[in-house]
Amino acid sequence: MRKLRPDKNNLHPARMEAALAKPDVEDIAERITQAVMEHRLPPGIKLAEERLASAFGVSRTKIRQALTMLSREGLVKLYPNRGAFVTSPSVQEAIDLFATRRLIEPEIVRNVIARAGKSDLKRLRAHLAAEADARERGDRRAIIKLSGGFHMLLAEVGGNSFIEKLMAELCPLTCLIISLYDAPQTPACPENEHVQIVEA
Amino acid sequence: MRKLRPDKNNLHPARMEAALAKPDVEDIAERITQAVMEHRLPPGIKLAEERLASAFGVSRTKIRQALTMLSREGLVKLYPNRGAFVTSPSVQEAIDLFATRRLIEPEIVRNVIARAGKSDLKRLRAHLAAEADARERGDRRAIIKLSGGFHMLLAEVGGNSFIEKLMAELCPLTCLIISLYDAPQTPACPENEHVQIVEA
DNA sequence: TTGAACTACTTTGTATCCAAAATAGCGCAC
DNA sequence: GTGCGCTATTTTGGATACAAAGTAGTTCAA
Repeated sequence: MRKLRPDKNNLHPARMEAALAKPDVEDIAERITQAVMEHRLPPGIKLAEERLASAFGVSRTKIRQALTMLSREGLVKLYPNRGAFVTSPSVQEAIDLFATRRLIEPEIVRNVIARAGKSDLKRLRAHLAAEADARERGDRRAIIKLSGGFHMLLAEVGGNSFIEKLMAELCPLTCLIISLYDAPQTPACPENEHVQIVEA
Repeated sequence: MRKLRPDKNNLHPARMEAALAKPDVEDIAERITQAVMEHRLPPGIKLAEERLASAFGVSRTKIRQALTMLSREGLVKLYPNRGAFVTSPSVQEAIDLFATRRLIEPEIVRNVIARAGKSDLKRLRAHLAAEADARERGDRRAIIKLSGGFHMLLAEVGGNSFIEKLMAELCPLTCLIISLYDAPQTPACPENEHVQIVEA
């Protein structure tokens, strides 16, 4: 099987800079998503193309592609001739989102219990350790990132690619909803560790 | 509230032609999706940009946007420097897809039962009538379109926008899987009518 | 002071252009 | 005849340029 795209994940650090100099469309979408999850881009903010283009050091062409992708995911909304804005979920959307998560997360956990091998459990535990550590240090940004990451990791171990993809869309939106309707810091789910003890 | 985008759905027929002359990106993505669902674009086929551009009468720019959208939805796969291809789902993906549908469709039905009003039921029944009619006439293309459309309609009436969006992605993929692994004409779900009798 | 209208500027939408990669076609050796 | 390697052509990737739409800023009138 041919290697279809160069893998940027395991590059020598010295090469990293060059890789970051030419981020591809997915990288850009990913970084915007991260920024939203870390509340650096609040709901409703405008994402001007030129601004992003110079920020990422690319032309508007790639930015537009990234925004098109993100709009299809629902993280940004495109208004013709007016530009792209970070989605500002309505109350109804918040309700729908949590209903959807209530539907799929138990399924994920069921799948994890059924499928998880030793290495999976190891990864989960490692993640929880990192999360506890971040909580200890009070590193707010790391906490947010790791908390979302835990759900994503569960979805990955669950093994259903569609559910995983859905979770990848719902997680950032959850962050937006929290910042909109639930300003005080919510300790999303501290008791998930139990789940693992169950399976272990 | 300002009107943000011209609504092409209720145009005078005489204007329709002009509207079709300049299809926007969503239209293009929609039409490609339809073509996949009607098995006019088989799994694995290459979607050359220039070819689509001349077919739709637009430049490659819009086609590329449409393709990036569809790739994010999972209906097409993009291989760098090689182009876009209609997704050819693996066996694992087929399994995942049906597992996901088994998870969300009962939820949809529950929501429909809980929420459906009179006008919703009317629409559902009208749809079933159209479907029965197409089956009567043996209009294969109409059957496929209406069959998928019924599930979409259910999802819409169900009222959860995320589940609706997910169904909009899973439906075309289901068509691909059927054409790949299940060649003989499968009468997907003839007994759904019962569902409605239940609620009525 | 407020509001409407006009103008200047900014930003988006789309096509076109050029470079880089991949594919196909051909010739040559074995 | 088959397979390898080279060149020519096609196709994609990405930036640029220009037109169209929107936004803001200013002036003038009520």
